[in-house]
Amino acid sequence: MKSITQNLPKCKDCAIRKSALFGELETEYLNKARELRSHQVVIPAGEHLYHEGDESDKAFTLHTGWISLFKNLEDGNRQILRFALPGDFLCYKMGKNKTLDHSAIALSEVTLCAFPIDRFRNIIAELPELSFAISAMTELVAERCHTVLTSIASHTAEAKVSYLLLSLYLRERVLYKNEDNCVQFPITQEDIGDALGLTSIHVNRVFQSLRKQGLIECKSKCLWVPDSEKLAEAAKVSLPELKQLMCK
Amino acid sequence: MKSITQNLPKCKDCAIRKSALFGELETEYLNKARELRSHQVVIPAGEHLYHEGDESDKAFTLHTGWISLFKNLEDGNRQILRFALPGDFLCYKMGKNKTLDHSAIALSEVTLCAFPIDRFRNIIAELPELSFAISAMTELVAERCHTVLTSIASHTAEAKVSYLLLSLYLRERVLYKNEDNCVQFPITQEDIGDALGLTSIHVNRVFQSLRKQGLIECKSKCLWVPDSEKLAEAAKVSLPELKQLMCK
DNA sequence: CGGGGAGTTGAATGCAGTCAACAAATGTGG
DNA sequence: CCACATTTGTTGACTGCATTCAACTCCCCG
Repeated sequence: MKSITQNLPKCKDCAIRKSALFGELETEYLNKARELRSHQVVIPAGEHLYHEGDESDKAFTLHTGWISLFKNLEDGNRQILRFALPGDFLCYKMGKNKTLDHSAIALSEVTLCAFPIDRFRNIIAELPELSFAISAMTELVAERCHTVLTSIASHTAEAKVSYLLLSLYLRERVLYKNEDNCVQFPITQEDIGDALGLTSIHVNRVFQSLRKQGLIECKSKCLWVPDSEKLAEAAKVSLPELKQLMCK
Repeated sequence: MKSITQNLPKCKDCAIRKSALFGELETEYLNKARELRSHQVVIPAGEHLYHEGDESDKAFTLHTGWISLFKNLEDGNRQILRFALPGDFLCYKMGKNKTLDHSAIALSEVTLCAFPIDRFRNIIAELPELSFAISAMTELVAERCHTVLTSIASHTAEAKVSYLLLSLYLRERVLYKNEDNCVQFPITQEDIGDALGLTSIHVNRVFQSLRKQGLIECKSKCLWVPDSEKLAEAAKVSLPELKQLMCK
């Protein structure tokens, strides 16, 4: 883990700001809100950002790269709770209980902006809008969690995998606006299995079925969805609703 | 739905306050926070509190009874997201998007305290502690959701059912402190199936197995767990950790 | 070029779903 | 208070999706 404390980039110009916490704030509040940030952090792929059981003292906005949030299970397996993408707000805990209930590991090299949590107390007192902005982020995460829960609990493996792939694809797409090419996709089939409660072997079989149906193209950390509408159908969700949830 | 606007009971004396939002607040702030409440609502069993797609304009603290929060699926099924018990804080949406992503239905007769959401903006500006209290509630719900997701994704039906029963049992127990008797348990086996993504038929078979093992006794809307430790084992969770999460 | 992680394939097993029928409990109206 | 309707719970036989285990290939990286 490498820390950057000097010459931090301006939030105003940040390419991902509109997807992030400060995107919820009017620009007039940005100067004040930026006082929250203490430094930036760079982590190589495979390294932990934090561990289950740690006390949270900093919150983060993910700037580049992907992070997996997961719990370790007693049987040695792990359950991935979600994948964090640029703009995601992590590790904010304002309640008295600061113990983290999950771990976070970098799936690719990531950079994050770090905000010491105790600064939030003072800044929210001066800038209540920040509290509303945080609520907006939290509500979005909760709603996404609801749809994941629904997909995992009540659909077949093919629908679950389709759902996860399409969600991540749409989110990447809106971040980088590359209309024609495939998107970066730094996760393995085993990661997908750990997120959905499937074995990597079965995920592999589903992948082949989806490829055969022409619903996805996926190789060497790249994903391409020729027809989102068709994949949404396989995922048993309405594409417009999913877009609203993922491209917010 | 019946509204009560006169002679509302005092928050200070409320039996469930310590489990609820205002339990997070020091008593010195209670008078101000109580200005939030506009009225109480009484709903008979089987009636909706709100529907998916509604715009949220009020938040609620559940005072008595159980509520099921769920999404309707395209195939006619429904996915129960969670069961709300007394003390739970519902329907708070501070972000710009006020559209509710799920419905809520009373499982027994319920009473709730209603708080118009626009009042939160002003009161949080004067009382930032309220914002921290709301965060604490939200974080708890998120952590519970993580464990549910984990249970549903990676355990067998017996473990899932055990997990759900034990969680609800512990929560009821801490609310009413009745050491010896069974707790109120106003949900059907079909509800449990809808919450866990199982058929009610299979839930029934699991119930019989759990009964045969002496892990639960359950009849006529009552649940009794002779040995929480053993049920926790069947649920594949650590009892102390679950207690911390459910009895907070 | 060699090693290790990731992906692929096949056969056998088992958990949970489906369908159909019935029993028990609960609620309602006469 | 009883008769009936509806909901909830129970049982058995059969089916099918996903797991398990084992072997193997491909690709990337050092």
